[in-house]
Amino acid sequence: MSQPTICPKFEKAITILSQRWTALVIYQLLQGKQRFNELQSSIGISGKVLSDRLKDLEQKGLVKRDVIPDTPVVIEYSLTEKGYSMEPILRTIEDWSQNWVINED
Amino acid sequence: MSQPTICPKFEKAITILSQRWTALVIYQLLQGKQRFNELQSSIGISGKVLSDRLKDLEQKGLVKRDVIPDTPVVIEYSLTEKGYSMEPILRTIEDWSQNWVINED
DNA sequence: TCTAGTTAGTTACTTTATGTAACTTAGTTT
DNA sequence: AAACTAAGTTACATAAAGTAACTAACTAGA
Repeated sequence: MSQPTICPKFEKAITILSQRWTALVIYQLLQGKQRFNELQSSIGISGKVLSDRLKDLEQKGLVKRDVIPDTPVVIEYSLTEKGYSMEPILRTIEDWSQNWVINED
Repeated sequence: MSQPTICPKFEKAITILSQRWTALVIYQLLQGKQRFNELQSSIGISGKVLSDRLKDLEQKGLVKRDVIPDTPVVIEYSLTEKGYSMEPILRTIEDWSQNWVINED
């Protein structure tokens, strides 16, 4: 007696998005390439978790890590095409938040 | 030197959605009202966490809990208007997953 | 040159969140 | 009475996040 199980592709998408910080990292990168410390301070995430997330997103093909051989070396993170393809999701969340989230500061 | 901080309403929306299981619970309830055990078995979540999530979503005004005084009592969970207002988000994720998630079973 | 500062992380340790499985309460079927 | 179902709860184990200090390689300042 199993209910029609949820689509595995959908579940996978949800798994990505419901990992803490992931959506915010992608959202920040929609603004363009950024460096580790920029992400860290704009999102307010610890170095450890940011490092984990970036590795994870890179491995999933959503984020690209570029080493720019300046001196000193600069490391830039940016979205891949797949990463950018999530923009509509983030925009829909943005819209929803404007209409339904109450400010309570 | 703080980057233009992320909109608090958006962050709040992300906080809701990036809590593990929350999006799946809402997604299931888009199909209509359901009982505790139905949700549990269709989502594959433990009773403890489902119970936590439902309380949380109720408190946030996304889910409604109705006690139907049959004998024995039946408890039905359903989305509020605010809950249903998240449908576009879930549909956008659904679309994305169909186009970008690879099946690897 | 010695000191302090920056970038991009990593490590060790603590706290919080989730998972597992057994238990409960009330009513129900056999 | 014995076993079952619904809707949870409890206690305990494991995993994920947070915190803060540390590192390596370079740089700017006194």
